[in-house]
Amino acid sequence: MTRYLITSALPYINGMKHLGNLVGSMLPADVYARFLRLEGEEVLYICATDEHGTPAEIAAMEEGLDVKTYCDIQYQRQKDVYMRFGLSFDYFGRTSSPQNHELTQHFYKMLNKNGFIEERGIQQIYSLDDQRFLPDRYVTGTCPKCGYERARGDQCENCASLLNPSDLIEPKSTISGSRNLELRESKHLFLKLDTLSPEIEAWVKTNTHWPNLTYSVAMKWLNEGLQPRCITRDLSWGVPVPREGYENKVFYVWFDAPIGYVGATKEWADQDPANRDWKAWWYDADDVYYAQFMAKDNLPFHTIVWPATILGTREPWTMANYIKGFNWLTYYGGKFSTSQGRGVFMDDALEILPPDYWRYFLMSIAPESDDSDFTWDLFATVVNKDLAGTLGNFVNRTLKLVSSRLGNTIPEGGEWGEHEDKLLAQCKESIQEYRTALRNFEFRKAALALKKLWTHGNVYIDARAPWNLLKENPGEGALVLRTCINLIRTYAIASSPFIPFTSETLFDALGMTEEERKAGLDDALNLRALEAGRAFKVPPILFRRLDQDEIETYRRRFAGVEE
RNA sequence: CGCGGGGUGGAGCAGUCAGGUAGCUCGUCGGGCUCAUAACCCGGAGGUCGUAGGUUCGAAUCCUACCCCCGCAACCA
Repeated sequence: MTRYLITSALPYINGMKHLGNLVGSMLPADVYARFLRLEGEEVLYICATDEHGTPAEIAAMEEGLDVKTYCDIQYQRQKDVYMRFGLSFDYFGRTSSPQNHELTQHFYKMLNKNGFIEERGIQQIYSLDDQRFLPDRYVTGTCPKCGYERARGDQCENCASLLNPSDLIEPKSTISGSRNLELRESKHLFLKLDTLSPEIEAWVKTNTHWPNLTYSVAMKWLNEGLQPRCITRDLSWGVPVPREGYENKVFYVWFDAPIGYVGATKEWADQDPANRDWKAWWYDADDVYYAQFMAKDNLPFHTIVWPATILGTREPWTMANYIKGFNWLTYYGGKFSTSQGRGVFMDDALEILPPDYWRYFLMSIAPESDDSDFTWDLFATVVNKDLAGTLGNFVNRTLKLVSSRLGNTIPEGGEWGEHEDKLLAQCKESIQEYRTALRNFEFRKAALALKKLWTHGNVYIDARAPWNLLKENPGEGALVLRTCINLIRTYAIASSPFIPFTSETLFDALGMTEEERKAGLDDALNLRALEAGRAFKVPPILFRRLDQDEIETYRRRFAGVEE
């Protein structure tokens, strides 16, 4: 039977991630993983922090910590917020782990052995005062073309010219402000993407079923012609390069980051070696279907560079069967920005409202075909309408009605009839839509199908008006209410990939056992699963409404400051 | 002629691959219900599908040209 391996793009270690980072990789991967588990599939969902590189070193320095300590702290902080969002990783690892170091060196050795590595000299800016090489973007100066004073070494933001750091007039380090810079030449290793290009192209072309965005990005790179790509850096924080003359260098972060998917799986296995086999997922694993989730910036690495790395080893490592790429989530038309405090970050979000509000909202506007825009008005509309109005209200009106008229027990009486047949048929159709959408990685459609499923309850209860039936025909009223309570169970099961915490609340309210909670989507359609006589509780309001004043407060709070 | 994504009723989207006189959500207007979080349900109005040509019995869907918005351009998550 097919096993499902799922990975989401590795969040960089430095700093709290925002809602855009969440919706573009980890959240949809989580929904997908939870959905497949609900379908009874065997799933392994792996993620990790991407820890190497200059930004981490600099951030650590600014906080007066050594890099390792800095990363330890950031790792815990990130992991904590992901857990609170309900991201159900089977393992959340780190690219700085010994497992990843070992694997990265292995990949390099195989590539080298097979002739896909070449040595070249490159020139880099060295800052004497910082005592380090500076990546291009850490050098600023005056643009030679437009005179803009804060142009970066890779590009001028003002006139969009592409630059080299040596083009800048009066260049300085953004780290220390030092102008004491010089160009130094040193030897580095390059991965020969050009040689591997035909193989990569052949592989990409077997994947025409990928989303339009993913396939387009891959073909764009291939058509423009691949160049050898540098895989080493003059840094100390990273994976050491096992080669003579490279004692003071490490692999460049993008090289060891995707290997981190494998490394993290090995971390997972090493915690319980008797029962977990990392290699069964990654090596010679024909029965594994591997799905990757990421935002569009990562597509070139996952469609070109990482596959090239694998192909070059001549070993049977698991390659992606499906690559789901997302566009950007914008914030009022612009970018989320840490430095300007613009937009909502994951820790802020949880401070304001529980995770399910965000999970459902973000998936319902997932930037699948184009960039999506976050606005508080839209957020409030979706929360008030779908979560509070449709789902929350149905649960509340049903359970309160039964509780106040008949007590906290599922009522007995009445005969299943044509109304119930119709309701069941509608639910079946919506669940089928939901299932098909998720199997096809169409998250917006899935969210819409889920919402449709929630609507059937309100249509049914309105059509049947049990508040009247209880007076005119108590047995019939009991049937309707019993069916509505069962529908709540249906909702709890089916909605769990999107709103797992709410599902648990509903399971609790219905007094369901651990075993009963494991029901799958087909079983969820049994509207007679919970029988008369069972006790239930009326849970507190599931989702609260957001009013205009509150929205306005948030809008101001997260608007950011102009620099 | 740099590359890619997108242009469908007021807003956000589906439909475009396998052509057959346009669908969903929100908003809006009207009605219903009164169990429920001023929630819920039903109905109406509203679109020459970016522009101009072409193919076809017939095009949002195929072809050609052009316009507009967004992103990227290889040391940015």
